Amino acid sequence: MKKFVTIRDVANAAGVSINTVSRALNDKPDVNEETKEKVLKVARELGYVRDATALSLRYGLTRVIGVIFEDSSNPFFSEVFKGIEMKAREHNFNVILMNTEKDYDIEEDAIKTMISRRVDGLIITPTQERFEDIESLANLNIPTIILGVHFKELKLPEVHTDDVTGGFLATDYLIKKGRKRIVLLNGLSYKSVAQMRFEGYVNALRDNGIKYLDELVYEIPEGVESAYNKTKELLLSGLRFDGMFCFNDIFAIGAIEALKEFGKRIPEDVSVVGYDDISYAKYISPSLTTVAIDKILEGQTAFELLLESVKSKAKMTAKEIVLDVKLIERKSA
Amino acid sequence: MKKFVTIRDVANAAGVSINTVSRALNDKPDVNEETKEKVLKVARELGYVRDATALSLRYGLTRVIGVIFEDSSNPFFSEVFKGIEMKAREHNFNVILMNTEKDYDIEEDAIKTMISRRVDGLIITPTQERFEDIESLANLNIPTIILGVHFKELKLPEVHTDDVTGGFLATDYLIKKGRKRIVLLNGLSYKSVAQMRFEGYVNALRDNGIKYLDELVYEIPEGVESAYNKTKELLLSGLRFDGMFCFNDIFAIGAIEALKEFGKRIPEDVSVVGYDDISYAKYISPSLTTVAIDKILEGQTAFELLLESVKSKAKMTAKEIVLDVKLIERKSA
DNA sequence: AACAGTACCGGTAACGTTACCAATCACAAT
DNA sequence: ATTGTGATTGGTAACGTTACCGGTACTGTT
Repeated sequence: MKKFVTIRDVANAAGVSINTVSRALNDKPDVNEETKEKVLKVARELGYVRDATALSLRYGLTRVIGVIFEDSSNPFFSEVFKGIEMKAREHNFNVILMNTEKDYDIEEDAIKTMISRRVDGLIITPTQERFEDIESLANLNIPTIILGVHFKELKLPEVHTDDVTGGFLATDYLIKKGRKRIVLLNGLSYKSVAQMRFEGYVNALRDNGIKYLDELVYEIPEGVESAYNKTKELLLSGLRFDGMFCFNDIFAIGAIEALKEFGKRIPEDVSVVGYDDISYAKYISPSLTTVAIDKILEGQTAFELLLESVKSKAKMTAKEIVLDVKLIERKSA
Repeated sequence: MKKFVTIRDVANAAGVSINTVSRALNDKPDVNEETKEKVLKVARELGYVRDATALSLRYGLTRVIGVIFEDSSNPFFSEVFKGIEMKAREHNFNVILMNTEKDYDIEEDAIKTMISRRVDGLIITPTQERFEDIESLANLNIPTIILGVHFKELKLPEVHTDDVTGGFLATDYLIKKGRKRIVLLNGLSYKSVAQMRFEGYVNALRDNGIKYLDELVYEIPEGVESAYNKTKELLLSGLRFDGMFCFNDIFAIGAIEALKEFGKRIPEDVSVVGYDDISYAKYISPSLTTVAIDKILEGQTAFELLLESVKSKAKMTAKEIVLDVKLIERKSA
């Protein structure tokens, strides 16, 4: 039923061999100008479209890259993806996108699928729980970029943001605004990103001569609810604090929700700084002071680095591209 | 350099023919149990992974579907995509995602690419400017689902939400809250979605005996800024209004921003209702009353309808699946 | 001993494409 | 007339896989 026009159909219709059609179509030499025009005309009339699956088999190259995210509906990832897709299109690549839902087994499966699809390269944000699946990619020498995460254990190219500086900027800013007891609402500590932001937090305290207190640092799982609940718990416990540095804007939104519920004024009673600068950060109330990262750029950079790796015949090596971050001052701190 | 283990490598290593390997791998009969186990063992040791590109060529089926959106970073689309990807994975399909950036030429190009990739099916949200490109899909009889849009001109399966009812619910709610002069901040009218919401708006006014006024209805392009600017313009012009029904939550966010800037209290001075219930709708201030649609479900439904079309050998026919909407009451109205 | 039936295995073609080589032809140079 | 040269064309194999068919060897039945 679904039936496509092949090079053979064109050849028959034009009364030449498939070789001549191929040459005409690919603008190769060794084909008479008249013949060529005739072939192109026939091809157009018949609605011929080159079969990419055949080319993939022929050349062992698919011009497809795989992207594996935790959750592509997360506004952070969806913007990064946009950057990737943009650059990919520019270079005539297509992108297969898969979600892991933060599940290692699904991640492993997704990687197998990508290998089976013979993608020319892969951009992945690993769950960081385990990493044998990613090692298998390295062994097969499938060009791979680790995105948004620093992976000590693997010698692979990485693109991520300067989160130590990000953590520093946020904390330092809060301190400069006179805050002394700053809660860090961090992500789970097995994540390198959480570790880096923590490091920035500690650095800022040290540089400003403020004592680090364990009772102000919390690690919570992803999600608005999670941050909302933890903040509520802290408020109920009677913990004193006048500043909050949140692992991401989603956490900040949850925290602000809870703070408001307890009648805390923001930023007067508690100043809040987020991270990521998701597009809604400026529209929540109060508008969110946050550490901005250029997500589109991060995606574009990842693709370009991947392309480099795809083109080069060399073995992959560790390479770290660290993107700048900057603090966006708004009303919440 | 990038070199995969083929069925032939496995055959050599196991000392059998490629046919036997194929049978063993595919759990086909006519292969001795011992041989089979040996083959499977060798395949495992060698790290054999089936080459999907070869299968695609062999069977003329790729188990890949294409998704073409205006902008996958839009939270509406990114959630719909999640629903699609979820169901696709369940059925061992993969998804290629492309963005058109609302440009007809890019859309046309994306469709060509998808045809060239020999996708088994396509889910698309057309720009609605023109539609010859989509007709070409219909002619090739590539299973296609139109998503989120009603396309009078084409006889293709569609999945969208009940936007006439949505428009009615929003407007009726504002009226019931005592609002008399309700601005409709609509999307551009060539879009079927905008037409439908407009229809709902008009119906609600009529049913409540309120006169329709042209001076309260505006059509603006996408984007927060767009809504922010138009609202500011209306306020500066001195137009009186006590309610706003916004085409989507993004518009509502922009409108609220402008209203606040002019010292309008929400909902006391102006009540605002949005559309889509994007995940941040509840966290902006005041939390947004909006018409909710189940975006994940919309994606899942689209995939399932597509799958039906892929499996059936019949020609595609018009078929409309209309999903329910509901009003979510929060603080902005 | 002869035959049929069955279990197992391998050879080949095909999917659509292009690279490589060989063939043909016209024409010019010897 | 012969040879060489260049322009143009076609034949074939190969990418990895599986369907189809044909073969071999063993079993059991007569």
